[in-house]
Parts: sequence; C-alpha cells; structure tokens
Amino acid sequence: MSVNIYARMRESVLAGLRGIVPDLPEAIAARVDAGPTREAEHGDVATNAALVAAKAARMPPAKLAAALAAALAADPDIAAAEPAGPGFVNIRLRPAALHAELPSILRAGEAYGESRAGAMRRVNVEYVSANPTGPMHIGHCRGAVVGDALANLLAKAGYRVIREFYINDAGAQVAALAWAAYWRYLQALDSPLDEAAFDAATPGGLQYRGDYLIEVGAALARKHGATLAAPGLGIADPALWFDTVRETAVAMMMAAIREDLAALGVVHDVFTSERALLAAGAVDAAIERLAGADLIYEGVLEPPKGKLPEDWEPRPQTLFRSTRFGDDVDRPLRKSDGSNTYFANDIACHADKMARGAEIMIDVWGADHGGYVPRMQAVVKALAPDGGAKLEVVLCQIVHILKGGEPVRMSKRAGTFVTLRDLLDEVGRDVVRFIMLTRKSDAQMEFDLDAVLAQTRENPVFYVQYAHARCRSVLRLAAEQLGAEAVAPERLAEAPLGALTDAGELGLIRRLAGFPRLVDAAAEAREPHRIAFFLYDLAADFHTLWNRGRDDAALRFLQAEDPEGTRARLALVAATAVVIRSGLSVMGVTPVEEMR
RNA sequence: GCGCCCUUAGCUCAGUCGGAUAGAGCAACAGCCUUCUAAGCUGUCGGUCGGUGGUUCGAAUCCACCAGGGCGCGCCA
Repeated sequence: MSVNIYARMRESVLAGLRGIVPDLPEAIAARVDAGPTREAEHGDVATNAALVAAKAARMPPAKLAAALAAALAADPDIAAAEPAGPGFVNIRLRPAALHAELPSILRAGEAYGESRAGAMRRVNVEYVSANPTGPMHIGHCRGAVVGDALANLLAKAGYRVIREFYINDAGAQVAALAWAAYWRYLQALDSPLDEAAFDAATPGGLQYRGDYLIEVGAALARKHGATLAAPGLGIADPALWFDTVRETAVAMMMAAIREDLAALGVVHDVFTSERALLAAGAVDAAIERLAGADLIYEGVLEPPKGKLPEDWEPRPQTLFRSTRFGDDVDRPLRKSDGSNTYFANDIACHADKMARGAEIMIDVWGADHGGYVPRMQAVVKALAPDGGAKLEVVLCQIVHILKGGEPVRMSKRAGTFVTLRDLLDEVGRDVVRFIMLTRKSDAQMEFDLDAVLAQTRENPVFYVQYAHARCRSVLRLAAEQLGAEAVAPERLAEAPLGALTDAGELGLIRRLAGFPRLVDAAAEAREPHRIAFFLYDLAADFHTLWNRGRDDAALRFLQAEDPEGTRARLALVAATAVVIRSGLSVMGVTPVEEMR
C-alpha cells in the first residue's frame, strides 16, 4: 500500500529537518505539518517546519527554511523547494508524485482514507437514546445522524467503535407511558370510562395521547382479555397490571424506534436498558465507589441564584462533590424522598461503559443538556482517576423545519408532532442524512423541505450526487466504447498517467489526495460535517473540469484518437468517484449512479 | 445573578492543534450549450472576522474585559 503524498512529504520534511537539527524534540516534530497550499503559486505542498522548529534550532525561521529547502531538493518526488514568507517552505511536486495517488485510490476503493490515527482505541459513541415513549420525532434526527456519522468517521480513522443506545426505560416518563397505554387498553375493551375521568385518576395526568398507543392497547386486549381491568372495566389496582403494561408498551415503542432508525439507516451495536442496570444494582455499586473515594456526602445545597423556584426549601440530599472536578456546585444523587436522580442512573450507565472497556466515551446530546456536561465529566474523572477513560460530549443544536420559508409547527402534546418518518417520507433518507451534516453540530440549522429537494448548486446533496453521477456516466460511456474490462479499477490503476498535466487535472488530484488528512482532522475534532464540506469542494473541482472540456477539447475525458490520455483521464474520473463514495459512506449516504 | 455555546460579505455558512493576499453558495451584474447530462461552468461586485486591550515572528483562531443572540441553572429526563 502506497503512502499518501502529503504523509510522505511530511516524512521527507521531518527527515530533512532532523538532518539540520539532530536533537529535534518530539513535541516539536509532532507539530510539523506538510499540507496542501491554498494558493497555486505557493506550489503543491507547504510546510510550517521551519516556523515551529526555529526556536529549538536556535536559528531564525527564514534561515532554517532555506536550509530545509536545500535539503528537500534531494527528494526525487520534489521538483522544487523554496523558502517563502515568514519561514514556510513551498514544495512543487513532480507530476509523477501526484499521479501516484490515483492508483493508490483505485486499489484502496472505498477504504481510501482509512488510517491508524485512532490507534485502535476503544470508543463508545452513545447517540439517539430517545425515551421509549413514542416514535422518533424530528428532534431526535440530528443527533441520530451526527452520532452515526461520527461513529463511521472514527471507525475509518482507526478507532474501535461501539455504537450504543441507552434506553431510558426506568423513569417517570415510562410510568406515564404505562398509564397512557393502559388508557388505550381500556378503550380497546370498550370501557365506559371517559378520557377526562381517566386523566383525573392518573398520577400526573394523562401525558401521552397520541394515536400510536391505540395499537398497544389493542395488543394488550388481545393478549390479556379483560384480566388487567377492574370489573365493569374501570381502573384496576396498578399492582395487577402496571408491570405488564409497561413492559409491553416499552417493547412496542422500542420496536417502533428501531424501525425508524433502520429507515434512517442508523444501526446500533448495543442497546443498554436503564432498568436492567438498576436491577443489577449498578447504581448503588457506582455510588459505593464514589463514597469510597470520599466524594459523597449528605448536605443541603444553596438555593440557585437569581430566580428562585416557588416551592424552594432547603432539604438534605445525597450529594456528589463534582466541584472537586471543576463543576459549579455539588450535584444531587438522591432526591429528598431517597429515590435516585437521573444523574445517579447516568453515573451507573457510564461506569458500565467503562467496565466494558471504553477508553473514550462520546455522548451525543441535545444542546438543552449542555448544563449537564460538567457534572458528567466530573463523575468520569472521579471514576477513572488515572485518566484511563474520558467523556466527551457533542451537543446538537435544534433544527428548525421550514417549508417554503415558513416554520413547520410541532406539537407533541396533542400527538400531532412531526415524526422522523414523516420527514423521511417527505424528502428521503439520503437527503436527511446529508443535510444534517452540512452544519457544525453545535450551530442551529434550518431545514427547508423545499430547498433540500431543489436541483441546483445551492443544494449540496444534489451538487455532490450530480458530480458522482457524472463520473459514473463517463465510465459507463467508456465501458461501451472500450469494453467493461478497460474501465475496471485494477486496470485503470495500471494506466500510464503522464497525460495528466493540466492544472485543473493536477488540482483535482491534489484535492483527492487531501481526503485522508481531512478524515484524520475531522475524526480528531469529532466533526463529521467536515466530510460534507470536503465533498462539496471536490464536486466543484470536478464540475469545473467537466465544463472545461467544453472550451478545450484536449480536456475532454473520452477521446477516440488518444487512447492513452483517455485511460489516464478515466483513472482520474474513477478515482474521483471512489473518493466521493468513500466520503458519502462515512455520512451514510448512498451515491447515485445517474440523475433522472 | 451564574455557567456553557454562538457573533465572519446584504443573506446562509466554511475556515484543517495560531500561518502567507480571510473563502464558498445565494442575491446583483456580465458571459458560456452543433461536443462526455447547461440540474452545470466562467467572470465582476461585495469584509474594521461584534468591540477594546493583551500574548508573539505572526491572531478570525489563544487570554481578559465589554456588547448582542441562544441554551441551561435542587426533589424532570
């Protein structure tokens, strides 16, 4: 397997630098970069080596750059190297060095861009984790896509990834679900009870009124007849029915959520039940561990500053000393009635992930949970004092759904909310996934149902897909003219590439060659959206080259009178398609073969 | 009151551990189809990177303070 051209240049730069500065500290070497230039006149590759190493070398940057440039001239891949600006070294590659990237891409196929940057570290990415109280709605969508793409990205960058869904099946929400399902059960049995009366009899009131629970009620009635209801079909003692109804309802809701996830193309490796963790005593065990480290105490919190809750009164609670790890206040683990807070359960959840070997835990949350981050990170620090595990949180800001510029209202209360399924039916899975990755996750985004279906350059989904379709179109035509064998990747990988001399062609190769370092940088930053922007830029390069074939016949890909040049350009086109597919696969988007 | 996130062209947004003259799309204007899909391409116009200081060879990027927007702040999850 040949090495990426930028990675190779970095090695060459480091070797040259070590020749000049024999005792180069590792920390400095790690900061040396060799990457694509922004300006064509700066050559193909620029390195900051002289700038970062000047101090260690006890030389002015410009002088060190000159010495490094002289040393690099010996590299056979380098046509010219010269010091520039405050201390850069600009490198112009021999075309053959760039050309070599194409067979490398063609042989790797969609594996192109994979790296070992993650060093096989174990990463647990937890995302979606919707309450099992109903089908997925649009609010879950962004986190699902971002989490899934991030997991793909980390896997590509050489991490061992576990994709986890944490089922919140133990809290008050699930109790409310059970009551709501019980209401539908009574209805299925033609109970004389009316909704208002049931609402009044339900602890906390009837919370879930959506139609999707009718099916749950019907299933309960089929399976249990009237045995869960009181004589006269009123509300029986919850001890008789509550667990049964809750289990059935949660199971059916989880089945619905899994179907929704499958429709979105999201697959998890592990589904962890909060209830099961509780039953196994995981919460108490985790609290014991913290108590053993003297991080738990009984105390009374200061009232929050500013707006005071109306019913505030100081009460003793079981508290975790999160302030020792940088949080603002200590956080309660048990409510004043002695039951556990959600925080306590979440501690058990993360302790469980660590016990299963996670070195890096990445939770994808809605931005409204932002205030929760410091306490959770504090707990992980407390549970892994040696730094053997850490928690990172990716926050996803809200997505505003628009239709023709007008906001689409969501009303969860009446059960008329916009579901994920509605969205998928409206615009399709690939569009949803791509658009969700066209913003940094912590920036708010607007999702216009009309705009994302437009077939213009301003719609990045279309624009990237169109570039891929054009690549495939050229290759189809070539297969007709030259035979399928001639355009097979392994054959194109052997093609002589000397004909690729045009600046646009070489620029496209430079772009393609930048993909591996883009993958590494995006994985490092936990920012899958960078893939989308890269593909957009790549598509622009390709569309430009395509159109230049109109003005300059020498740049047309297929030319009967120039078989060798044609093969070279087909290799470029095929490699472009490969990189687009490779990027799309990280995003979980299916490439299209042709536009219709 | 406190904490976190955000502020880049008229609009929507990129900006690769601090790097060279801050980049795209839209909008506006001017061009390109006997030729691999014009669903595309090319060019022009457009910026005190919210403000003020600081750190250094160098700041949109790091730090401090200020202004504006969003989210959150015990017994919800």
